[in-house]
Amino acid sequence: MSHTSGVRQAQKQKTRQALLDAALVLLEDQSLSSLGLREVTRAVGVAPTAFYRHFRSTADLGVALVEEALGSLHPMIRATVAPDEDSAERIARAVELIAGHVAAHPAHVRFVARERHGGVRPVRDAIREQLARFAGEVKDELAKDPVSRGWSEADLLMLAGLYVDQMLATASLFLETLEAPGAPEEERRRAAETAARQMRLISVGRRHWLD
Amino acid sequence: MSHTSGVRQAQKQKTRQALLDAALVLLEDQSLSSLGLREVTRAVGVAPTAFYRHFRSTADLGVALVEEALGSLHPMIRATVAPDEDSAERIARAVELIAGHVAAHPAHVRFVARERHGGVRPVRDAIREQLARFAGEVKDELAKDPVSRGWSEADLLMLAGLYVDQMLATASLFLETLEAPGAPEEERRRAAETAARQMRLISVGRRHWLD
DNA sequence: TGTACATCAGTGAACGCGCGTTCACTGATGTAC
DNA sequence: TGTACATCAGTGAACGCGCGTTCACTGATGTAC
Repeated sequence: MSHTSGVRQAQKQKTRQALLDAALVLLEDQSLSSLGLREVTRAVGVAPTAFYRHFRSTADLGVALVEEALGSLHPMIRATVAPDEDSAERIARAVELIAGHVAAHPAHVRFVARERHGGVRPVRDAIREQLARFAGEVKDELAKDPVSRGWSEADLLMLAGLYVDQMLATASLFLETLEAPGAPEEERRRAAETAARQMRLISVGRRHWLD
Repeated sequence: MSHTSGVRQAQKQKTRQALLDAALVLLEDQSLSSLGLREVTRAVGVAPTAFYRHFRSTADLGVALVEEALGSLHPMIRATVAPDEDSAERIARAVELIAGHVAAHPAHVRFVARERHGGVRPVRDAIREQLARFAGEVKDELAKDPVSRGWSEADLLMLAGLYVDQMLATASLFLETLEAPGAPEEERRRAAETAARQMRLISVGRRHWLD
């Protein structure tokens, strides 16, 4: 049996994480399909061949990045759409949560937005799978809400998909404000305002869906 | 003065178009940031150096592809959101129009979806500019509709942005059905159904926005 | 605790290959008279 | 219409460079007794 916490394992894990971190930085101004294995190892300071001890290819590394970027986000998503006394409050909270996440992890958000429709199939598939899980979880939360009384499964899933897309679009909008010219705080405020209005409109549509 | 219709100009135009067409094919399974100039010229059957007679770089070619993919779409967008007696009919028409466009120009749609958040700045900017124009035009059409009486400019633009994003998301959904496993016709039907429901929900939100 | 052997993360040299870009060129097309 | 010259889209050789992958290796860590 192999220990999972020996010095050797720890060091290996550290190098692996360094490769992921370096890749994420390099991916800020290029797509995964043009990321070179040698670029990544050079940035970390290890030999090119060390890469193969951790990943089969850059596509494989990309799949690991998807897990890193989205894997731990499920609790946050659930909280974002959980039923609330006050709908306006929930929307404000959701927008703030997204803004905070983008500010804290811009490179992860950019990676997901970029590779969702990117040129590397396994990575696209991994992102699609995670987003489908999000949609399923959002659907569960929506179903708990009294507002959803009488909704069909198909309608719940349709709305869940709309919410997930909208959250990603909002995250992507915040991302753009980070690299926009001019006053960033003003840009950010306007993005938050637009995002909140859009969610409000979807919310209104939801309340009157069965009219 | 230089003729614009001489044999020489016509031949040059033909080569340029061949480069654009070949690039679009190559971009079906990679991103622009990894597209090589030599790949493109090889596919066309001209010398690598011929590329420079038409484009400064592959990024430059990408900007030309954006114009080709979106430049002629403005009339279609306007028609899609133009006021209609029957809202259900307008939605069905819009979904069919999008489905038809994706079926007719899948590579162009994929290119835009992919490079909208891709690794090449000038191309991202060109796409953002085109989408902003779409949003402005959609806003104009929405403003004509009696349903929009009493709406602020900001709200109209917010809704226009939501529509543009939704159209792109729908196009992207149809695109996925083209490469999905299993019965493609069934997939397509379900995508159309989901897209129509989502547009319907936005439509409901719109009608009750000022309640 | 000490010893002998096994494991395996990271190394470094070597490979063949395709890349973007430069340069002087060619020869068909265009223009002036 | 014919001739002499200019233009310029496409050529082909050459360049230096970084790429992904292979291979046998080293030496620190882990394991058995």
